[in-house]
Amino acid sequence: MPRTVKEHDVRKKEIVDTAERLFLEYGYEETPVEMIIHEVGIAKGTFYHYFRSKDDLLDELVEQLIEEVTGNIKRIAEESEGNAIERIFNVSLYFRNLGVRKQRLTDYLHEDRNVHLHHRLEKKVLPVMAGCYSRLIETGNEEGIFNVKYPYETAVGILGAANYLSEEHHEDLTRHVVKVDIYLAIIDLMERMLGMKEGKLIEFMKHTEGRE
Amino acid sequence: MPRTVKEHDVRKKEIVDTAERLFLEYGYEETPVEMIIHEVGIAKGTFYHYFRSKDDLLDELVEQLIEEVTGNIKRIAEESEGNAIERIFNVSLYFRNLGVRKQRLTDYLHEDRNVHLHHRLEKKVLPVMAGCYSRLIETGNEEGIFNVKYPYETAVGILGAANYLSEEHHEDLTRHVVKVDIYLAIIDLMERMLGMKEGKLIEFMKHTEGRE
Amino acid sequence: MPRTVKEHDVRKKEIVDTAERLFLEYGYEETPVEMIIHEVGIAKGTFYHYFRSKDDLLDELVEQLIEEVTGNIKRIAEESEGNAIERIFNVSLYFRNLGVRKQRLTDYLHEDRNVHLHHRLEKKVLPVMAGCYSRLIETGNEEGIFNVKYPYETAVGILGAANYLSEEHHEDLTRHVVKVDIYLAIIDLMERMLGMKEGKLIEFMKHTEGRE
Amino acid sequence: MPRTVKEHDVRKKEIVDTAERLFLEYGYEETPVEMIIHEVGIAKGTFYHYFRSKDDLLDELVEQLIEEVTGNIKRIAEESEGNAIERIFNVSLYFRNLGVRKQRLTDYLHEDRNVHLHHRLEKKVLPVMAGCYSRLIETGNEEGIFNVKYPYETAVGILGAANYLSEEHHEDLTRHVVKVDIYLAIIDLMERMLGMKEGKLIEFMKHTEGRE
DNA sequence: TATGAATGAGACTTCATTCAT
DNA sequence: AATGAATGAAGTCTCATTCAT
Repeated sequence: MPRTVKEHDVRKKEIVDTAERLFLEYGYEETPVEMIIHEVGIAKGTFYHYFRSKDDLLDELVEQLIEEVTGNIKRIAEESEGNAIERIFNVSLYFRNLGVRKQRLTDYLHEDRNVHLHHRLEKKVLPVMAGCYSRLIETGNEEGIFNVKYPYETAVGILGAANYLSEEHHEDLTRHVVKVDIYLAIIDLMERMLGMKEGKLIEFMKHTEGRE
Repeated sequence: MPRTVKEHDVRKKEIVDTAERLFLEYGYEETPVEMIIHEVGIAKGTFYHYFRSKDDLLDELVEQLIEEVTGNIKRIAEESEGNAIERIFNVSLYFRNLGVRKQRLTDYLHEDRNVHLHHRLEKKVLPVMAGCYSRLIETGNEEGIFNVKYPYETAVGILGAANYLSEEHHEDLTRHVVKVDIYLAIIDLMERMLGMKEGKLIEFMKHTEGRE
Repeated sequence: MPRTVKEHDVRKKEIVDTAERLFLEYGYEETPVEMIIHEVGIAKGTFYHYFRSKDDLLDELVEQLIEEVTGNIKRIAEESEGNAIERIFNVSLYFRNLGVRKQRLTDYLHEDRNVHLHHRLEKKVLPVMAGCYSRLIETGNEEGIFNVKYPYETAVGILGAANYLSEEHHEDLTRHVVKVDIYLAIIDLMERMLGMKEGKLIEFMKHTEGRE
Repeated sequence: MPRTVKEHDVRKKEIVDTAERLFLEYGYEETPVEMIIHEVGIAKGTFYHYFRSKDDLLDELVEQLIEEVTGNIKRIAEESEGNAIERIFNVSLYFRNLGVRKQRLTDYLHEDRNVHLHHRLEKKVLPVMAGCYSRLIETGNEEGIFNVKYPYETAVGILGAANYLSEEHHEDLTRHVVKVDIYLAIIDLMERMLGMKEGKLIEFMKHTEGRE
């Protein structure tokens, strides 16, 4: 009954943050609005003052994650040192290590209960990632290290190949089967798609391996 | 109130088929069990005789689709004539043209409301497709037309690249933006991933273009 | 957003009047505060400057109606010409013809949605009416036209009998059933309660009939 | 989460009974549906399976009370021994002593928070009571103890007079003011309305006084 | 097997009221 | 005084699932 009044954005962020935590812990469908508001300490009506629906909250959450992530991606792509290879590597590295609650975001998203989040996030992040990769590929073309005909499409292709391989990877882990080191495979495929000389990328990777 | 008794499998198929139609039209979440049973003309309880849950029905539906699809895929991969390229092409073609209710299944699956179906289907079909592609790649390697280091991973990579590009394509279509012909891009990328000589695949495709 | 400042009582009356109109049209419960303020053209907060609660507004409204009505009742009871019968008749007449929005207030109050208003109004008006009647009855006793043992109680009894008969009347009208002319019945009962000679009151009424 | 299945009418009565208890304790408006279901031990959805709305529940409750009460009233009116006076007396007595939770129902209903219940109950019980009284009055007319011109209207009038006097009485009690013994007044008024000889009814009452 | 009313979970809506500006 | 976004209370609806018959 005691009323706590907070600034719009503060309270909103509070709700979104709590939802993020709970969605990742229990999954979107398995997290009742009831649970969120209880955790935040607000009433039903308050929730629906800020969000049209539970689904709308997911949108906002995705939006917030996107904002946070895409900003970094772009910055890394544009500001990090080195040639195109190095920059793509840095972006990938950032993305792969992106974590929530001590676990990699990408691992989280591959869990079945997070389809909703995964799907929406992917839909929004993909164009940004693809844009970055595309520009870097063009740079690489100019630098003479890459030889790519369709930069944007190749960017999308690389992301698709890498993601599917990661997903397969997750499946394998779930089934406790591990085949080839998928990172080697991804590198091999990138090399091919980027039109690099064979072994060039692997060589580069070995240099930076320690940094991870 | 009149009670219709049917053979178990007949009735089950009837439910699954109706569900398929409704899920694709309205989406999984937006199709109440109520709607399905009303359409089929059975009672609530009857539904739960056949399926443990609505989710279970989705599983069965996916299973049924899988059975139908993977059988064909394997057959096409193994029995169709020609070299590895031709066979991969045939499999892809079959998959791409797979339709429901006068529309391509793949188009359907990319609609937002079908995340559930998409996710589960992909998870099950991918290994089968990848297996086929993988074997064909090995054949191609042996035939000397391909030069692939990690056949299975490359198979997954090709599927990922192709799917992401299709999805991007769908998004573009939704936004009424059309860029490069993605089919050309996909072919270019496959050529590279399969380690073929540049232009070799495109050349081949042109020959068979009319058949589609 | 433009801010209109008005004198306290003017604004207050404006709100009460609007509320009266809306309460009678939609009923107390079915009239959101939102509706009232929208109609008046003020903000939520402003409403709560003038009234502690929606319920408080109802009180004020009742108070205002009471003030308006009881003043007239007392005046008619005390100042109107003629003997006790005539005066009671005049008071009743005034009350019965009291109208809101072209309809009799008493008719309005008998509608289901106006329980709140009815109840509170009755509770406040009854003592005033009973007081008037009671004094008039005593006068009549002195004048020798009435012969009443418990003036105040008889006053209340007359009001009760008359009201219940009117309510029954309303119900009958709703069900499109009309039985005996209730006015004749009310007059008969008053005659008895007031200890008049049979037919005396009816006779009197006939004289003044035209005035109504 | 454990499910308790009960027969429709059993469960329904359970809800209505609980509601009756709570409504009378806290008042209709001050009893949330939440409270009712918590007390009964059922879920929201279950409640709305049985009742279209909280208001609908009130209707059912009234219906149930009516059924219970009107049956008795009619029986007493028709089966109890003695002449018309005695019977009317018995009905009144039954009604006046009708209790809920150790308190007289009529006292309960006069509490402000029970307007809803009061209003609806009165609306439904009145016709029944009036019907009984009306028939008894006709009997009394025939027996020569009464001399009533409009039996039904007089019945309604008696009920109105008696109720208003009781209400006034309640108000007085609340304000700790006690005036004339209202029972004497009511008897006096009934005597007059029923066209009895003065003092006849009081005399009769004195005989039966002890029985109460 | 078939039925559908009964049940529980939870999304969503409406609305009175408060409070920082 | 005036404003209206913010808040909490509570009503209602939709839907998956269970169970007695």
